Amino acid sequence: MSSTGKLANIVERIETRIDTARLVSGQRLIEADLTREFGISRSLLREAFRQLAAEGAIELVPNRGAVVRRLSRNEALELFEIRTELEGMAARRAAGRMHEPAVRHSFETATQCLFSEAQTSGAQEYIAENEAFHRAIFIAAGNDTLSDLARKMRLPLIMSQLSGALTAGILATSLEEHRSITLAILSGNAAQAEAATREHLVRATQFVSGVPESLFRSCPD
Amino acid sequence: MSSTGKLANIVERIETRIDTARLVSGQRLIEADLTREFGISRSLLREAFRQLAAEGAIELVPNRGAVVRRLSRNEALELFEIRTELEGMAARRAAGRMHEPAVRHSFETATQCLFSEAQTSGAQEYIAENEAFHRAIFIAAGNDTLSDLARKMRLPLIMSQLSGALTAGILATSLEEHRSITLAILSGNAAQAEAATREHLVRATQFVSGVPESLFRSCPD
DNA sequence: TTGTGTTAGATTGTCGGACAATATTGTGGG
DNA sequence: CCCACAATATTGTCCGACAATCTAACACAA
Repeated sequence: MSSTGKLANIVERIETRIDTARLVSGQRLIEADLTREFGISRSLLREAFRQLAAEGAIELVPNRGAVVRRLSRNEALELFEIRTELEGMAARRAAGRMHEPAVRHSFETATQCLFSEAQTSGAQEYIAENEAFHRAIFIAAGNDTLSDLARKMRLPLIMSQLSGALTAGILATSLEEHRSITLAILSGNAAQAEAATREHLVRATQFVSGVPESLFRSCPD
Repeated sequence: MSSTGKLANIVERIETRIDTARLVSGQRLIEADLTREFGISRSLLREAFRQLAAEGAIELVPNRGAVVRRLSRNEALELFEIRTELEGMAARRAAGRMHEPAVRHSFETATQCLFSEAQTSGAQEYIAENEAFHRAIFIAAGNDTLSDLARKMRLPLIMSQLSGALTAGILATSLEEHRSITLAILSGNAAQAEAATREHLVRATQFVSGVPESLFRSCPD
């Protein structure tokens, strides 16, 4: 657990609501409501808002307060292009660390559900598993700063925003790619792991290109 | 100019002081001093602190307030490894955009001082020029999200923290590498631009490895 | 002298209320 | 139905308060 302070707690709670789509993209966060609900002061909530905004979870519009972040198509594409690099790097490094038992073990544990019988049912469940999978790669890469950076890219947020365009076929393809990546990493083949990961991300980028305009925010003000 | 609010202004002013080493790594920021100096309330200052912390400029230690961020060696190395990827990507993309007149022109303008007679004198001046150069690459890459990310890596901050280990030789080598990168980008040779940039970053990483322990923070708490 | 416990002061964490500025909503007239 | 305008809701910023915690000075014993 990071900071044990009250504020960190609030930040986490709001973050969780966003990542689990209990708060959806574009939704407005009214100070009065949240202070009442959490039983905290406006000062504290506003500090939490600042932090959440700097971390990319919400957006602060002058004189209009906080809204759950909603990406434009261009922002989403930029984000996925960056992820392609960072996650390629992470997969490469992760593969190179699979000979360390502790690293290997925790990666195996985190990915074993990919090979279980249980089918992923809904979009919401997929989003959570997807996030867990990608996080596992970053953790296995052993660069904490990188993990932090990846977290700030808000994968669950954007997937939730685009969830209306997720089809069963896409989920199946994604799952298959996750398996390939996992096998490449576990085999210790860094080049293959990086290549598979980049392919996966390129496909995700193409997916974003095809999502109907209505799911995005119009102007990136 | 981004947000026109009062808070954004305060954030910028503190940021500038850090980037120009008027506030140095590890230095403590006392709320009472800054509220008096800026003529603002504690609420506002504390919101600014939150944002600066989330952006990596300062660190908030529970019950001890804000200090200008001071990296451990490991954090610095992690940061440079990430930069190697992101800046390689940026250089590649920048090279691919040099045929667009506007992009080319602004990149040429930003880099022309690299080829002027004027020698960089002190470390402080080098740090500023170094930041400007690297930012120019990210801007030329045409991915705003990426530029933002790069900014949050706080190059001036870390260079300032390590400035005690900068020698004339290092500055000269760096300048030479900057020139090579610039030429590769201007030539539109993406592969070469990326390679040269990665080499430059790898050398920077090696530099970090050799810096005496005293310039780093001990435990990354 | 040096180490140590204590106490006073400095600083932060959080709260509550206040008020102007701005945004949103509701209402009546055209 | 659309527009102007008043009423309300919400945010931006300030102030002062208080307990919790940290820091520094100081006295005292070894």
